[in-house]
Amino acid sequence: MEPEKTVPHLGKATTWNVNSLKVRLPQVLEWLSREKPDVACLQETKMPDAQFPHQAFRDIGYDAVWAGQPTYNGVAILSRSPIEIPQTSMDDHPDDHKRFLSARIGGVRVVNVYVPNGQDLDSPKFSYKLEWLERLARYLGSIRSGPDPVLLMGDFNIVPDDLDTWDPQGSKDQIFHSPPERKALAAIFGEGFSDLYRVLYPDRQEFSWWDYRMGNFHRNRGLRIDLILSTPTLTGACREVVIDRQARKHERPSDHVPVTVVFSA
DNA sequence: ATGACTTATACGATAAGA
Repeated sequence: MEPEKTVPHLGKATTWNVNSLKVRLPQVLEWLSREKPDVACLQETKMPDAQFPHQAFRDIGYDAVWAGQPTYNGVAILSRSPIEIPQTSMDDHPDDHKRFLSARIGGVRVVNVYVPNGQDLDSPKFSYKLEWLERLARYLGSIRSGPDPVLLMGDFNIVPDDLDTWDPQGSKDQIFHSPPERKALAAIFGEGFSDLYRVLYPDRQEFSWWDYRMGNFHRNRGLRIDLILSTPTLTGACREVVIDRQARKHERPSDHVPVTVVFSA
């Protein structure tokens, strides 16, 4: 008789680029206490590891793993249930930028990414972005054959489709919208991952980021770049994806809002 | 309009974000 398979389960998982965890900590604590996701992936913590506020998260029922650095980047995974087998790198190449963190939680391989911005198509940072995405696709291909379903979430800094930008004409072939970036995202879809928001809502337009300048939030001039992807088992169990626009109305908000997926029991 | 806002670093101005 075969051993009974552990049923993977995550009820609710959130991704949020907080744009400085130091500044945003009170908002993050308040949001987590209210919404109670089982897992939360944070990006742009912008703090060295020694300053990570582990105890503040413990106090509200979350354990954490983190990979930070001063000033830039930085990622963390928070969880209400035990965090197993954390990985701070997607391959053997050392990475100066802390943009990747993964852990096994509830029988699911959770992957948190802060994809490089890229700046402009002719910038060296753009080449770095594409190379980083190629490495990510290879990593995803390698874990896809493993036993655990994969939940991939984070700030992708790519607009998947024209429906996901406020200005499809003006942004054509520009950074975040360019064919090479969309091709890199397509390679991840090619590894069996689905964009859960788009699977559930094929025609809906909501944004997860708005520029601080020009009253862009008030005018709803934004982008959907904070994505939740998963392999087929989890995709089939996905019931709802919520982009919490309200969080952008807070005093001193992040320019990104939390995006949450709810899975069926 | 190479802007506009916010952050870190450091205490003024610059780099970076998206």
